Amino acid sequence: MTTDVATHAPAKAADPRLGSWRTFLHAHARLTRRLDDELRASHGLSLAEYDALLQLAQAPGRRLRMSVLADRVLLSRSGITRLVDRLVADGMVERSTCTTDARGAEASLTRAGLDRLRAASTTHLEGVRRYFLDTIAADDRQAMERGLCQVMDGLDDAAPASSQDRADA
Amino acid sequence: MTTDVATHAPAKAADPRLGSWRTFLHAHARLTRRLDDELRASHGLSLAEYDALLQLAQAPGRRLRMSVLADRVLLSRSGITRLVDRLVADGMVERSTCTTDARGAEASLTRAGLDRLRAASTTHLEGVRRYFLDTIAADDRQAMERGLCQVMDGLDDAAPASSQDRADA
DNA sequence: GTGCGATAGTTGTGTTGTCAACGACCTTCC
DNA sequence: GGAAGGTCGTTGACAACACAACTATCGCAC
Repeated sequence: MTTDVATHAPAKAADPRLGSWRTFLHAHARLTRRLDDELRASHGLSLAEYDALLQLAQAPGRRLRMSVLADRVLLSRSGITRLVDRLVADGMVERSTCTTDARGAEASLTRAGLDRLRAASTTHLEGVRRYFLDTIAADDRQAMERGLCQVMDGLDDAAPASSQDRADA
Repeated sequence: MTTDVATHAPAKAADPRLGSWRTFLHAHARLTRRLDDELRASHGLSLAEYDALLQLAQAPGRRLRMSVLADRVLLSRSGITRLVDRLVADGMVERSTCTTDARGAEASLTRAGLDRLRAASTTHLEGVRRYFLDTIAADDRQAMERGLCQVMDGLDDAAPASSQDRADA
């Protein structure tokens, strides 16, 4: 019944595929830590902040509803509020109320934010290429992407009931 | 020179491989969130706590030096102190000073901790299999593992100078 | 054996995230 | 047109982590 835990008794053989899972976790942890460190050191931006600026820059009009931004940056609604707070305090983003829906707020990229992003993107993309894209063989990378897309599809299917939030999309 | 950022000008074509990177980040975020939620809901354990218990269970004598545990669970030294604090408070782990090195502390798994781990492992491993191992084709999974191992090797090589801590393995 | 740099773990403090509760607003249906 | 119920974003309270500073101990040169 127990599966992986070392038992004093004979001990069941663990699923040999579990090494892949551990590799996945470790690679992600170390990779994001390294990239985050580099980005902070050279441009004073966290990975999440960089990502938010990037999403805004790519959006039409360089502006996005808070909730849309939250989804793209993988943050909760309250998390995006606070992230945008910081970016506004640093002059990289401006907040405005949505014209078509008075409940809503929009974040828009300022000139300073765009400049900051441009500068940072050089460093960041170089890191992503060096540590990730250029390191993995092309077909391995494609296999990985294929596999992980299926993982995400699987997560969508087995939607966890409904918590009003972040359930799908 | 700018690479990915949407420019008003012609806009450089972004590296097409960048989608793989984003997929990697999203898959990890959603996967760990799902597994963490499930583990908390069914057994009141976080992923980090589960991992710590597992590492202890697999260690000889079911005990480990704090710093070794920190490395395996991918936590800082202070992070592991506090995590073990919580586990001790819950009676799953005991702390003892190391006999051979009076500076050192050891964490050892209690009977209750082992039982808790065993119960949780059923749930957790089922999740890992369902969402990850069984979802990805075997050869894709192996390709991914191969690629990510190379990523980690690459990170080791380009060691970030030296910060005394967590630099290598 | 004594002094000194390195190492182990803990603690104070700050950062960044979550969840639950809230107010403001939209929508729909009567 | 006005109540009922949903959605949007913010806030308060809190959890979990990192870093830096600290204490205690080790190991070694001398």
